[in-house]
Amino acid sequence: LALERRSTLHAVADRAGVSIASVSRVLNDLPASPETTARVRSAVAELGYAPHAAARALRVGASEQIAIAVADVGNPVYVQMMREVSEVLGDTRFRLMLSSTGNDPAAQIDLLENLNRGYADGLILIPLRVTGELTAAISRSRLPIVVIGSLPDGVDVDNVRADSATGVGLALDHLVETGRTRIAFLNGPRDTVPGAARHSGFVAGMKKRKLLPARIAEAADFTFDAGLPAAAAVLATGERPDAIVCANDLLAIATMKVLGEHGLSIPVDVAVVGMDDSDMAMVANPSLTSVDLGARERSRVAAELLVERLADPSLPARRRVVAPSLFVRESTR
Amino acid sequence: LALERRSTLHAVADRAGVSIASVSRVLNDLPASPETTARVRSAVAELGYAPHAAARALRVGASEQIAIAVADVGNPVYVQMMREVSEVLGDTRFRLMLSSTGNDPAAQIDLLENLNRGYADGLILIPLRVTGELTAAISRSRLPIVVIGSLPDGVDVDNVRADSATGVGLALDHLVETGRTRIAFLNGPRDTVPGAARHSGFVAGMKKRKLLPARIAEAADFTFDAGLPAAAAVLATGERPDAIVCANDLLAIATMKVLGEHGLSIPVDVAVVGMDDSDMAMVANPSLTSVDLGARERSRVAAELLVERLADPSLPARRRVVAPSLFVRESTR
DNA sequence: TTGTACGCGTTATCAT
DNA sequence: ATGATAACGCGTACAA
Repeated sequence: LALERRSTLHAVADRAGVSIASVSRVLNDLPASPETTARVRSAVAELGYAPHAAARALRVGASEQIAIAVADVGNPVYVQMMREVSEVLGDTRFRLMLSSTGNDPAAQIDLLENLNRGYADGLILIPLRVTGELTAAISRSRLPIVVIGSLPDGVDVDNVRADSATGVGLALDHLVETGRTRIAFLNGPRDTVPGAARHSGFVAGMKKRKLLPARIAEAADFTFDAGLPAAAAVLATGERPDAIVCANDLLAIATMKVLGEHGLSIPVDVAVVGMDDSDMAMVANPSLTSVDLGARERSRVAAELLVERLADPSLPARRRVVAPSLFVRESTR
Repeated sequence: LALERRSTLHAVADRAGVSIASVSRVLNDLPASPETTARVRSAVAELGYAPHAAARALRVGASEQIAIAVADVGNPVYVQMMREVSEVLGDTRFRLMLSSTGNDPAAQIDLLENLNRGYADGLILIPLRVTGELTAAISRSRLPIVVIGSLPDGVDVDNVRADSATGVGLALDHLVETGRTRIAFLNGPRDTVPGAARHSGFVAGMKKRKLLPARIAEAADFTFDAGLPAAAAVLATGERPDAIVCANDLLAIATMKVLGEHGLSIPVDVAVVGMDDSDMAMVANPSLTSVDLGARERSRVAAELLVERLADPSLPARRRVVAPSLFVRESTR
């Protein structure tokens, strides 16, 4: 437990018999004679010196940290996204800071205000609900933000979004091709970003294919627990659907559970499609056909956009749309 | 996109007509007259001032950040743990930095060296494999570390561990009570911290209960994909077990999948028990009986230990053992 | 090529 | 109670 102090530029300079400026230059790959370079390098190695992050941040005006704000650290799709971002940043000088804001929009705004403190150079924001106050806070922000998820027009910020309509369309085409006609939709809350997009995607997709929705239900949340009663509601009344499209994988797995309790077989009696293609889809039994709305790619692109902007702040605001794809598994075969 | 600069103490001081020292005092709740306090507070509000994190960190010698290093951001049990830590830290002045080190022990050591840079005040480390080099790096570290998971004796560091033996015992007692006698064990790699602990827990537990293990198999990894062939191996030869204890939930779910493919019914033909009690256990179909080895509590305790130590570095190294519990669900009923 | 010296924005010490 | 000022450790403009 020896509390030896960190070594500083001065210590290295003394040891190498040069000035701190020379040490700094060597470390930052600025011109220096081979002689000094060598002396400095060995002094650095002997002392185990590493520049102090705060001092460096203060001097260069950048923290070399990127913050990511997600609604729920527990949701598998956010987990995928964090993993992806963390991988992209691994190749850069940036470190990743995690801010779990919960569902609370106030907490997200709070976070935005706090970024003024300079502990991050940029933010990847994945809001569940987009309020006027949030977009206002985004516009007001001094530092670069990339928002993952749809935004109202006119918010001048880098943005990466999914194409839910096309994604739902992939699911519908697949279901129709495999002979399903009475297709129900189990959504999450419609006042959320994904809830709104997936709802309108479903409605438009059904209309385009001249199908009549068997039923549309809305779970209170994008969770397994909330999915159970909502799935039961889908089955409670009217003609039984022969397929149920669910707004995420957790809802789909809840649906499969409820179908099982009703003695219905998947996919023979009812086909089930999830969205997000999270780990749960592969792991489910039967394995779950799922629309991959590009969560991994969206987060990867978001991280790249942010790193680019930090290198060149003059870039105009960009918008990227990531194409969906469908992974067909046992639940619809 | 107005690039207005951050406001500083000086700006606030000018606006309030006082010195920067007074502003600092007001902000840090040091004695100041009501008059100055008021002037400063309103200036702060008008300018939207917030102290610069790096400057503060440089001056006070602390970053107010805590790093967490996990082997795989994707594993649901680590996700649980991050969520828990992030919640504990939410009530403190500390922010959370995420370092996904992968399985690579070298990367973890790298991380430890890099903490010298002062971008974190403490570390929560959850190593999958503990090598001599890792424990050496831990002992060498200048800043406080809390390790989650078992460690060799003599590493003088705060440590929170599970009680795998007791946990496995809970599962065995439950299986025996419900009439199972031919109990197999599907482990992950035995050269990992959890793999070693769970193996010896199983062997000791079986012996104590005078049971003969039906079979012990070892998956190449704690993942669903690695679980599939390993579960098949358990069923391939010898008398069929009537219960399979799995070293985590992902392996258990893989086992259930394979059992289904063999036309075996759960729990009638074979009972299945998982470990970690992750979200997947509730969500599985049939829902999975799982040994909760206290992942949530371990991470909560770890975060609290670290915060305590940062408040009082003179504390002796502490060791906490978190008690397991069993959640009985459909897979063994 | 190298060294000296300043400033980044805070907090804390010391006078007043 | 308040203000001037010194440090924290680094990067760099400037001088040599």
